[in-house]
Amino acid sequence: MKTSFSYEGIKKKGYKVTRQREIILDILRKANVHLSADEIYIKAKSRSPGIGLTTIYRTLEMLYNLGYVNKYDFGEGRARYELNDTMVETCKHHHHLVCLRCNRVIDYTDFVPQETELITKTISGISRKYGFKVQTHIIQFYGICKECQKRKNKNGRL
Amino acid sequence: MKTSFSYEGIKKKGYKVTRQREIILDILRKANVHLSADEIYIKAKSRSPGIGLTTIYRTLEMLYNLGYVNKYDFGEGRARYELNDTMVETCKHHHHLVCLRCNRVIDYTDFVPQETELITKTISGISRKYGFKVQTHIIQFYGICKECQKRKNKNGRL
DNA sequence: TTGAAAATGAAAACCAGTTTCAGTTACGAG
DNA sequence: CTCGTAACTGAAACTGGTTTTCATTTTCAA
Repeated sequence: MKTSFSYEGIKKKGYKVTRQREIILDILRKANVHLSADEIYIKAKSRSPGIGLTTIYRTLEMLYNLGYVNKYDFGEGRARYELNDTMVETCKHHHHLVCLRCNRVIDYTDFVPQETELITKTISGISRKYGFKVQTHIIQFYGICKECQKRKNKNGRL
Repeated sequence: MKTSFSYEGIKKKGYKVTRQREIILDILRKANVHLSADEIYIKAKSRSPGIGLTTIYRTLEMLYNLGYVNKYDFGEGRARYELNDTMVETCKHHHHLVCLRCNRVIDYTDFVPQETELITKTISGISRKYGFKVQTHIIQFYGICKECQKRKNKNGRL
């Protein structure tokens, strides 16, 4: 099953499986939104009050380096994380629409069939031309969401 | 010419054209790499020693809000900026290859002809489905660059 | 069981970016 | 041209996310 798989992966790399890491991984597994380190901290704290924020950061970094979590910057001044699709089957590959005004993030999953093909082609082109070994990619669209378009902002700028 | 165009755009929005803003805009115009606020500060300081870091941040934010500069996060914990292609004709639309090991950023400009078409199609789909008005987009590929692939890292991790 | 390597938590440090505020500047109205 | 005011500026203090340090605890292979 998936659970033991991830732990095995962690062990195999020489990392130890600790109670804290199990909790953090479980929180990520159950989350269906992008969590910040602090949000994970709050959730983890309710299960294991002694846990430290430092551990959250260290674990997230480890998981990121292992390729088990994706790390995003949506322009809020802090990172957000989610389990990679290789870890959770419910988490389908997706991209993001980021609202420049309210910072809301919409997951975008409606790919035209061409996309996968084009990305695959691009990745192999990148490998050939630059010798660059692509692990992941992100595509983010920045703009103004539906709600913010209605709302006029006061100073007329932006 | 381009120069007066940008200044006019700034004036038109109710912002003032100051010596500091001219310097910062000029630095961005001459840069052919993505600069951090601090790097811009150093360069600006050599031309106008009195300039403050605060002003750099404020100007970059203004230019970003006006859509004159692009703001990127390459996972270093600080933002990097570059003039938008609408401002400088030499700065062609491009994407990035970010090396997860050495943080090097390679500009990627070799688009397959399909790409523009696909992106356009996707943007109109996003607009239709989510009512989201796309202003810009970024596509970034993360992986290991040629040089880092040769270099084996000590602990065998990563 | 055990010992060494790895992981932990608390506190302090770090650092990019923001806010505050008093003084300065741009620039359009007159 | 000059004047008034809204916009801008720089210094310093502050904020808040993330990292480092270090003494203690835990994991797990031998």
